[in-house]
Amino acid sequence: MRYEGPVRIGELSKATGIPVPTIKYYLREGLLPAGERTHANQVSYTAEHAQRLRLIRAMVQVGELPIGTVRTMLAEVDSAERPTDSMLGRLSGALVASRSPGAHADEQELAETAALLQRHGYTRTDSVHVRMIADVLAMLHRLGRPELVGIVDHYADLALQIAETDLATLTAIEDRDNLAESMIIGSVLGEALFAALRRAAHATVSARVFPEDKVDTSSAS
Amino acid sequence: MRYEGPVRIGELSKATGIPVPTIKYYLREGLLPAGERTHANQVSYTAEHAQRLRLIRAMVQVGELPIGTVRTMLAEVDSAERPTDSMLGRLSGALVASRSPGAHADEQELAETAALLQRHGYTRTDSVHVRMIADVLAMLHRLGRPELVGIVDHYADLALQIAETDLATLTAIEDRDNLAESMIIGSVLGEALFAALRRAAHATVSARVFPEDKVDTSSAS
DNA sequence: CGCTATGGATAGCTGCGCTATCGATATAGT
DNA sequence: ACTATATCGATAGCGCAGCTATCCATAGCG
Repeated sequence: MRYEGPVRIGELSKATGIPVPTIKYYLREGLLPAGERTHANQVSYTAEHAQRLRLIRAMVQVGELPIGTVRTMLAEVDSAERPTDSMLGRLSGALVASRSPGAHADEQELAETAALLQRHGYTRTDSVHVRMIADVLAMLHRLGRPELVGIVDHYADLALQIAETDLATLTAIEDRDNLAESMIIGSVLGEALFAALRRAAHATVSARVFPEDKVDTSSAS
Repeated sequence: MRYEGPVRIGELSKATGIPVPTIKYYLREGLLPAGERTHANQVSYTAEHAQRLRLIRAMVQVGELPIGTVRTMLAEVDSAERPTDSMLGRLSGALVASRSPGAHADEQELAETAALLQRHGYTRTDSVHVRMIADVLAMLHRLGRPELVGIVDHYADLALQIAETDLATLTAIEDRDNLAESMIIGSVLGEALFAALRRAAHATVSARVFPEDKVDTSSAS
């Protein structure tokens, strides 16, 4: 194979499909670590930079995360030499922080939500997550749909199963170095993946439940 | 009970906490139907307008949907006289449309995804949903994590269970008039609710899976 | 030696979700 | 009745986020 000189920003751009100005922007924002400077005015990047760029794009485009959240999560995996329990906790905490609250549950609703989660086997009833869940439940009440709150019981059990699956997949990964990155990918893409599957499942199940409807194979673009 | 005059925009604002200019904006954007005009220059609103406003806020703040998607979904429930299977399909189609693709799966990946879904019991392998799922899987490959693709099998089964729960809850609702609205609420808030539960579950399960500070790093490079 | 690409800095642009202002009415309070 | 406040509808503007474009001195490349 031919010798390749230092990888510069243009090749990074070609390899990832991301425009050069955008890569510069990510560098400025601290999402992409600076490359190794070969001369006073030249920098060379590595394959890891390309990988990091793909990860950023996945988080931004699929996960729809704001830049600040992406930075927080990436800083997390960069700072820790070794992925731990608390790291996954901090990652999902950053994820939750990127979602706007909307309705604010009061203290009682918060306590009830925490109790509900504990009943379902949740041990880490971290404030951020409980708050988010309680806020959604409070919103259901505000919308005059208290009967929909009941779904949380079934959801809670299924979410635990999902998490079991995710963790089993993560621990099966040999490459411990990239485990932290896999945590991000699993969290962010997994969320998008499950949401899409849930929507598809709604279509399938509702076709069974609403029999009066003749099936309209909507292949609308 | 005291007689109350026509409800005007100010009272709507007080009842919902939404600023008057924002309500005017939603009117302009066609999210909120126009009120009944009492005089050439006066309009009166109803309690349904307040409810609609709360729904809009839930979709925008909790669901983080763009205004255009909110309009599409609300137009759907307004146009149909009776909620049907295809209506839920169109609603979730609009939801999916609000998410950016990112990576584009090719034809083969699309077909494989459709086959996978059918294997799991999905009958309505609508193009939009399959496309979205295939795109996420393609992104996993691009990120060099093909082993994470395996989670889709378990996710697919659990998503069907979620959908069963959702539809059971929906069909248990007495009030058929507001069923369409409940579909939106269930779709949008349900998605946010489950995502939050999943993150909370990650914290709980990872506490079990990662023995406290005892991760073996002996083979770290 | 000229051409393109690069690095680094700074400024600008686009789209979205609101806000603010305005003038002509309408209603409310006294 | 009369003044103060609110409303309607239209139009313009603001603030933020995520890029994108421009500049210029320097580096590499043939």
